[in-house]
Amino acid sequence: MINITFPDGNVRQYDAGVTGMDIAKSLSNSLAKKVLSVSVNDEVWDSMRPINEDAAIKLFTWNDEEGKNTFWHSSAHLLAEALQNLYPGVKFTIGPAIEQGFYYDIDLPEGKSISAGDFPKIEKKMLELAKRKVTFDRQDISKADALAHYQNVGNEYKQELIDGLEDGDITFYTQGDFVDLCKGPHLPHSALVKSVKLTNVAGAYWRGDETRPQLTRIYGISFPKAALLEEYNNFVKEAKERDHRKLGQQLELFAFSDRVGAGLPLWLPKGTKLRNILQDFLMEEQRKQGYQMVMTPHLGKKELYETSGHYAKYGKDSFQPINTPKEGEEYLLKPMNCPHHCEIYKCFPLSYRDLPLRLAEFGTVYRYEQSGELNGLLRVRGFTQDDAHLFCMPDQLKDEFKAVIDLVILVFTKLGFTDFKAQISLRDPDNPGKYIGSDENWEKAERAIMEASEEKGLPTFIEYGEAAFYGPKLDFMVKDALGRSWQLGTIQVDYSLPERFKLEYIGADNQKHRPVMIHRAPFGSFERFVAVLIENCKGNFPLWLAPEQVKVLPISDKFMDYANSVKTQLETAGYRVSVDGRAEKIGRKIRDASMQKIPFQLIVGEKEAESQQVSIRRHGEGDRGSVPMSGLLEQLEAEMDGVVTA
RNA sequence: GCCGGUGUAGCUCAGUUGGCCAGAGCAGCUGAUUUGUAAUCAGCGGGUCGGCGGUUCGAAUCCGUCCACCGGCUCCA
Repeated sequence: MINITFPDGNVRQYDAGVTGMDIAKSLSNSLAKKVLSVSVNDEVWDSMRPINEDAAIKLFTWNDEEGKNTFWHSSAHLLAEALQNLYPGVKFTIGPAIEQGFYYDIDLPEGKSISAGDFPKIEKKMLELAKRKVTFDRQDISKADALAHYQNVGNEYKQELIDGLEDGDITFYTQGDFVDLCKGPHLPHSALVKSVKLTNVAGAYWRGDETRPQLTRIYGISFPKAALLEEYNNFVKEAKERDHRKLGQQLELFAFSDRVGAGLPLWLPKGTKLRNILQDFLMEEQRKQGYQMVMTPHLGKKELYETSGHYAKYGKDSFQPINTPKEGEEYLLKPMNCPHHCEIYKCFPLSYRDLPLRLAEFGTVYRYEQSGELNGLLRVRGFTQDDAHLFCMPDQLKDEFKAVIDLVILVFTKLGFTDFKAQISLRDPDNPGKYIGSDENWEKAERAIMEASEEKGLPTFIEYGEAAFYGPKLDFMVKDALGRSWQLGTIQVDYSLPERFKLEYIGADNQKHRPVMIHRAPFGSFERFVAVLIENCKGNFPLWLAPEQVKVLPISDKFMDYANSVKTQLETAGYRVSVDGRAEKIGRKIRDASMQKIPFQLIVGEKEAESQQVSIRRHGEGDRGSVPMSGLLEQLEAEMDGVVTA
């Protein structure tokens, strides 16, 4: 007999060799039907795998992340089996579960390709295979046998994977006729997979390395109930409606032009309004915290970037130098504002009494992004950062850093980004050549970030290899409508640039010292921030941000005078307001204002004009009834502090 | 940059296997309508079918190439 400990601390005895599924059945049959996998001492296992020793177990269903992972991983195997059927000669590589579904990377036989048009037949085959209700059988296999198997079938990818595994730690899984190198775990049987949708097909390099073969990656998602697929389809539809590219066009916020160039956004009047309001908001917060605004040009001499290290690092992959026609000097579009700000620092004879020096600029930078990378406002080639550089003494670093964390969180909270993730971006330990600066300085910088975050009680996670080339970062990540994570706010500690630019201040000891630098941008860039903001609020901006806050809709042109007087009163009170004076019916005016997502629509006709009232229609809510101007101003006032909601 | 897909009027989209002057709705313009909580009616204008080259008696449709966009990969100062 062995002791099985449950999550609630209860212990029960079972025969050795009992499976997770047996245990589930002993608790309840209805539970057993839902179990997808189990964890045994915190390791996720097949529910059909025998447990031979005392263990703590948890049962996972569709409601657990582990359960979903198991479900999707098994679905990936069904996808592979279907492809093996339909595309003889296909080579399999890896097929993991991901956040939303799964994928399988395959190498198709010469001359074959798969496109979305092939999905229906693959999906059909997968469901057919699932219905057989076969089990996923686990089998230990020696390294030699595993290699022999894949030499036999001629799959060099699996051989390479096996090369990296320990003998005695290798397992195959078999379902039906399909055998795959896999550490599991898998579902109790295939028929749990009730609906399948392949979502897209893409190229993916083997092992993520662009010098290696490009494989075909097929993405999919699957569900234990058909109704859940419906839900997923609705989510996808909803995401399309939130897409900032669609809303940006519909609400006339920004545009792109082939003639201007890819990745170079044009901000239309309404988008510019929105952006300027965001800028004013941040400028005011920064003023309160002792920042000073500066301005610098959009380009600088090549030597500037040689000093900063940018040129050596990115010069050849960037927009190429611009030459002066007579002197032949080389200038580069600026990829970052920091070199310019370092030069501003040097304009002053600074003492320790002057620090921290906080220089802020809404600086437009230009970076060459590969054509395939461009994406609406999320990834562009010219963008404006809400940049600032804080120059401080080493012992001021942590307090400054913490104040910036507060500022970023203030901004995010105000704009409704509540489910951001704070990522500590460190060096790639396998690729030290990517970075500048001494190990000692990197360690100091990394420690400063971790300590400041911890003292702020900020929950963080670490990503290696995501640091900037000159220093580690604390990045604030927010998801777009499709669930993709984007870096918005960022705070970076930098010991290198002050050294490279030989920045100094006079200390209390009358000696020269080197300052430390913090790079920070709470929004990151206006472009990306606005993109994510649009998707988060679906274009329904809070009143203080709405490019057009109020639209007055007269019932007919008899009431134009009154409508205009309402407009004037609101303008005097500082609101952005216009009148729809077209010879259209009121229903039409409401519709058009609603399509433009105007927060306050004021209907004025005979009744309102006589009683000096307005009939309020709040977008997203409906008719609020008639109130006098004072009542309207109260309602507007009450919403001006509101945060973004969707 | 790589893989796959897409590109027809300002917007959303039709255009069967290549074949009459390339269509619709919305938007726009003109006129009529003076309107009460999500589309008033009528008339009119608008497109080198993404660009260039080719195949063909004939190309929006087939082929090549370039550009842009979409989804990924790689990259990301």
